Amino acid sequence: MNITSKEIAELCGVSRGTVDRALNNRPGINPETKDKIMKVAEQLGYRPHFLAQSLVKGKTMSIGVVIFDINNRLFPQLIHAMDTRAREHRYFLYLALTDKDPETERECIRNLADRKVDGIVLLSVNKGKEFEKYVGQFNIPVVTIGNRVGPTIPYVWINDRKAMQDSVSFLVAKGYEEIIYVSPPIGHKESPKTNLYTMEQRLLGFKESVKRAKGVSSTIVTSKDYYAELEQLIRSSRKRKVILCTSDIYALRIMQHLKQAGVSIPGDVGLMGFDDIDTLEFVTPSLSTVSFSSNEIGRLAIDSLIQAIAGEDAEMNTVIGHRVVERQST
Amino acid sequence: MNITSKEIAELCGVSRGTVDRALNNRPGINPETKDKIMKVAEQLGYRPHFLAQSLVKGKTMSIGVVIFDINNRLFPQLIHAMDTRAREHRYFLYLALTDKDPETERECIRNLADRKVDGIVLLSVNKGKEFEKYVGQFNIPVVTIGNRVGPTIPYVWINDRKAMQDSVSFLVAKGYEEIIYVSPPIGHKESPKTNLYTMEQRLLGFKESVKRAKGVSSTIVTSKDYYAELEQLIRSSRKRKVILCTSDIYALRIMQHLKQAGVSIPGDVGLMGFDDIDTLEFVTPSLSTVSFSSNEIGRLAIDSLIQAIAGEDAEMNTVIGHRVVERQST
DNA sequence: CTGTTAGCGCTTTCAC
DNA sequence: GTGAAAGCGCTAACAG
Repeated sequence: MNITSKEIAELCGVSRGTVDRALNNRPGINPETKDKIMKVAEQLGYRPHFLAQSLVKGKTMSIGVVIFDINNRLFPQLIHAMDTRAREHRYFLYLALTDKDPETERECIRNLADRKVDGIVLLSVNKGKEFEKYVGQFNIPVVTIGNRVGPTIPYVWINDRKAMQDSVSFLVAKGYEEIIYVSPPIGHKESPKTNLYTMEQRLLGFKESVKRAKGVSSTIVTSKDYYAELEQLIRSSRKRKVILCTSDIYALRIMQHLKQAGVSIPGDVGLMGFDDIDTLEFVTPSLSTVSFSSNEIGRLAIDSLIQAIAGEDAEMNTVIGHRVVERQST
Repeated sequence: MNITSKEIAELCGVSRGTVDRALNNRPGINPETKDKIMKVAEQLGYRPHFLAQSLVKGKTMSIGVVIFDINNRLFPQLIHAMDTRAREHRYFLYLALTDKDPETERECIRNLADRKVDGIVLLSVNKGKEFEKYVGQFNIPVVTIGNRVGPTIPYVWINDRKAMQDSVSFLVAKGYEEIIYVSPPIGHKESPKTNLYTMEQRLLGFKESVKRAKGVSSTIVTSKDYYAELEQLIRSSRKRKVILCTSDIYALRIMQHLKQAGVSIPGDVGLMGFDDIDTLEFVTPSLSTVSFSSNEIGRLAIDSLIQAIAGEDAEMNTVIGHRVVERQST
């Protein structure tokens, strides 16, 4: 249906080799011949057949993006950043959303490998040595974001642990005496095999800094049904209290709940989130949180991946900055 | 690097034709031969080379998704729905975000055509006969969502016009006497060539129903800087007023603004949005709006497209339901 | 400078 | 039932 290099060759009375030399301006061709070929190609609207090209070159100029969490508000920005960056390098993105299902995730990775993507950006629910090996078997460069998978796979993200430490420092400096840390279970199908790297790092950071902080007590709430527990905690003592959440989403839910219960924020209790999702623009009181650039993460992930694809060894650990943002809720 | 059907053939002492018959269970092969081939293939972890397959079959099992608006909150759900549905049919999605740039959009469509995607889902900023022709030239099935491009291209969406009429009816029934319709310009690079189909439809619906409604006055605000205009309008008369927005985002911005200005909602003025984005979960007072399922749109868009790919002629006009949702803000 | 040949990995047609 | 050969559209290596 479409015009081929063979047809151009025939029309110009030359061989396909020559046509190829013209089209891909390779050396060793008479300028006049080249001119003529180019003109004919132009006129006929010739476009090289991408698949044929990929097949012979062993490069598809495609990158697979495998992400488990669509609800995460980082998602749009992240995708946007990656897409833009990738296209700047003439790559296209294959998208695969795994809905937090480990099996789907593996399947997607395999399918992308079948499609010979040049590289994969992975935000995974799977973890462990065995999975690391699984990912490795395809001999395709992979870059992870969010959840680390293993030491052999490049990783781009913030330092969650440090970020949570900074949050605690901030709250302590504000004079809070008790910190209620809210970190509910996340996935639909939680299991010991679920990759919760970022959440673990944040928790780690919290525990460390709370231990160091003199005179600050803390409680960790992990139940799925955290409202009830919170209400009790809030009334339990006279200390100045703050609720610190591992994610803005929880903070917002809690905010709604407390408002309805007539609890004043930050008067009766402080509230702080994490991620600085753009929804925050619309809530009152405005929410203190930890901010970082998903744009930057997306861009750097693609950059690292392209580097790896080029055969250069990529940075194993790219850490981008974060900052505690003080707003009305604390 | 990877095992090929040729190698399997050699190992089994048969021809590639026979291997092919076994692998794709085509008829005309001795069960025993087949068994043996399958076992060897299994053992060696044989996976067919997708590109080679695509090249010869002329099908890539890929769908391009070209979307201009990443900020639109429908985006994640829409993408998610399409991705899921596509993968159910063994298709993968190529994603291309165009940032509302008409040139980028065209470029992306062309590139996807080069990559021989089997079909394209399009939410476009371009419009007009010429663009319709541009899209048509590639001989690739296309399904549009949101903005209609032309009568020759299938379209999946809600009936915006009717939805806006329903909104007005709802507000009139609630006793509002003046409706302030807020429909600011949208794109970065607005131009007469920008496709604003949905917005036009909504406006059309508004005008029609306001004309029909006796004793209801209306104002249409389209300036970029709508706050100032609104404040004046709100104080202008004694009538019961409501602000009707073409999108939840505007409604939320206005809500923030009015709150700060000490205007009570719905006491001093009613407020209504459109789209029912999930951010609404977190705002007080809760926002009345028009709701519809982006999931359904995504799923149906993919279904239509796959139908078109299969050569059946797809439904030109798939309309999904909407409903007015009454909440606290009116 | 240009043509020829071989090959990427798979499918398909036609003999045997 | 099975094998041989041709072809998808392109690139690359080697002659001439």
